[in-house]
Amino acid sequence: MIDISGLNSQQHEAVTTISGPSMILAGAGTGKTRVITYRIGHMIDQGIQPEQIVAMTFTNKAAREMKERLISLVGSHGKGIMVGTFHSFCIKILRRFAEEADLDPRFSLAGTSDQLDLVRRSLEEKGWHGLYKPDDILSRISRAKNALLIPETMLEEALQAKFEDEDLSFLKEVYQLYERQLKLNRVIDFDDCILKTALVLRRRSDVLERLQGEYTHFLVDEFQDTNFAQLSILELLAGKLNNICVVGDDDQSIYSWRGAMVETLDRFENIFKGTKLIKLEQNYRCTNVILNAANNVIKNNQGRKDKTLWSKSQSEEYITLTSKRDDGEEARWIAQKCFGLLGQGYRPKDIGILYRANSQARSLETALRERNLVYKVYGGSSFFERKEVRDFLAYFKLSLDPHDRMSFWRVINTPSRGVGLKTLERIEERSKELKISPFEVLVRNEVKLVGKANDAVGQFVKDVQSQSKWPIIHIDDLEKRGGEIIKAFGLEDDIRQKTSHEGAKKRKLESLKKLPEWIKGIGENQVEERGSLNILDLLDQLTLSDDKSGKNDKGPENHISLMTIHASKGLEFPAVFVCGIEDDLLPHKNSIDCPMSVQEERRLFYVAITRAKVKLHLSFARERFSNFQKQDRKPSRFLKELPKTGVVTDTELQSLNHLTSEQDRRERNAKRLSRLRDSIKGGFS
DNA sequence: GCAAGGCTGATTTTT
DNA sequence: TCAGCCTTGC
Ligand SMILES: Nc1ncnc2c1ncn2[C@@H]1O[C@H](COP(=O)(O)OP(=O)(O)OP(=O)(O)O)[C@@H](O)[C@H]1O
Repeated sequence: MIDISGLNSQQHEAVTTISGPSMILAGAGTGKTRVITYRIGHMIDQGIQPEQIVAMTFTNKAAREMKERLISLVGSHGKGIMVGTFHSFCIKILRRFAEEADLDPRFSLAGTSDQLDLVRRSLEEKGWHGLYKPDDILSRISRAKNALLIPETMLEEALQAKFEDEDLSFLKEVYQLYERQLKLNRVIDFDDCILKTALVLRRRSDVLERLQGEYTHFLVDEFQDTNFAQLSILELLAGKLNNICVVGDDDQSIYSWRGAMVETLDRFENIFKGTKLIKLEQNYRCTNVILNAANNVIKNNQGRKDKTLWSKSQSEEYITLTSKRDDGEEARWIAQKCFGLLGQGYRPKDIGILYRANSQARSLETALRERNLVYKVYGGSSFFERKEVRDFLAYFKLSLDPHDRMSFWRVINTPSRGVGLKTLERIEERSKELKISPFEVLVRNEVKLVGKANDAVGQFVKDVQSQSKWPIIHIDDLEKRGGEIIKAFGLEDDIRQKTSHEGAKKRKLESLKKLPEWIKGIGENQVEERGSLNILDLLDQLTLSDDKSGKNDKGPENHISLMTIHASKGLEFPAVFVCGIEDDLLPHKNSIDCPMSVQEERRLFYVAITRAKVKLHLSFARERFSNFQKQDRKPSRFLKELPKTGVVTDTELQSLNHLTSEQDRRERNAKRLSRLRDSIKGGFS
């Protein structure tokens, strides 16, 4: 039996209400995630089988954390619970019911750069190439998919779905072309994981009924960030038994650009009749100083749901607000403070450094490295999206299945084999005519090549065939295949030849060399987790994974965490730095002119503040490198919304004058000095 | 018809 | 800084 005596009465009620629909609406740090975890534990105590339970989280990191907490709470049968993101849950369903979902069972998951390639190809088909920006098109298609719209019916359904676009009929056309490309290349994209699952559940009652029988209880964390397509899946799966519990906070809705809508919370109550609404009010995370600041900021938003939020935790610890000359200075200041915190007994993992945009990580990394501090950057440009890694993986996939078009087009002329645009067109034409894969076109010599190109392509075909001949059965085969690919296709020479910058060349060669071992490591993890090796799943995992580092380090992690505010949702740290709090960054320049978007940016600031348990350090720079130019920066408008008490302003900070009286400032400075002395004393003891 | 090298414009947030 | 795109030379 799990011990639920430590819960407060509202939490207790939420945990013990296990049948029927319930919605927990509560502010930051009130124990929403804790309620989910304990509720699952309680359900298992009540005899519900772990395999019947599905818990959705928003990020992979949150899923891992919840799984760990569950296992420590209920023991090893916690392993049977389906805890994951919507995407990972859905792709499992699609793999299992591929045929019912009208998918080739060997489909794979396209990463962001694959998606962009396919959009480019779609645009080229119509000669629209150059007229539109592929990433703009992609995000418009993505929004349509999140609203559960498909090209065939989107014009009629757009209005009802409250879907808006600057040019719907144009979007319909590119969306259709893009879908054709996906299908042709036998891939699905991120949004398809959700969309195709919703569609198969809608269209195939046999699939729906089977899943309804297997999964009887649903829990969703961060429900405010659920989009329409995801809500539909919940509606379908949980709609029969109505055992569903969602937790959320409208003030932490920060993913509207991914289709999350405020109305989702209200819609839930309409879909699941008789929803029990539970509110949690006590924050167990932050000191009252921090909570007061957070409340002061967020109260400037309009149309909020009514919530009370208080904390027992009294603190002498002030929030600090610091201004530095530029982003480098800001980063060095943060690194210095981190160093001091470690001296005071804080562990690296107690510290989180948060920012608006991934690009801000760079200067922070430099500064932390200078002080030899252990850190990890979460998110950011993915290791898998790097060219040399994508090339390698394409060869790898081609060796698993030579008819894989997506991979074929990617590598047929990498390294250069004398195959250019014209030859590619001829291959594609032939492939269409004969209804065979482009690789098969080459095998059958259906396209005449001459001289060097002929030799090189002949060798390519032979090499791919000889790799695809032997199956990958054991984990060691992964490494072996990887090594042989690099050798057979001359990937090292390709890098040596194409990279002019020496440093970059070295780095790329080194990461290439590590790839075979790396892919083996991922295979090992998979076998450890589920006892067997499945390569399709392994490739899915690679694309969905949030570990962009390309390292597979195991064991307890103890490092300073660097991440965007978006990625920090649901997490907490004893000490938090929020940096770059400037207009045009937070709120971001693309959002600053639209009041609704500014509100979302304010929620982002609110999320950032409420990640901190005890120490909160805010900072901004007066000058920053952006667009590869020095730019003058202004402190964020949100800083004026901080309370006058509890926030200490750095002496260097002149530009913000809401701290009025001179005496006030002297007092604060005295306090600050004494604390500084303490921290120095601590730092070197 | 192909490959190499210069030019330009882009960095919001994630699965 | 870097990658995609376009021009030029072979
Ligand atoms: N009843 C309780 N007693 C002691 N500590 C608690 C209690 N409830 C929650 N906490 C602690 O409060 C902190 C915040 O909890 P949790 O992360 O579940 O909040 P949350 O509502 O999910 O936050 P967020 O809105 O930021 O996602 C955690 O450290 C948790 O252990």
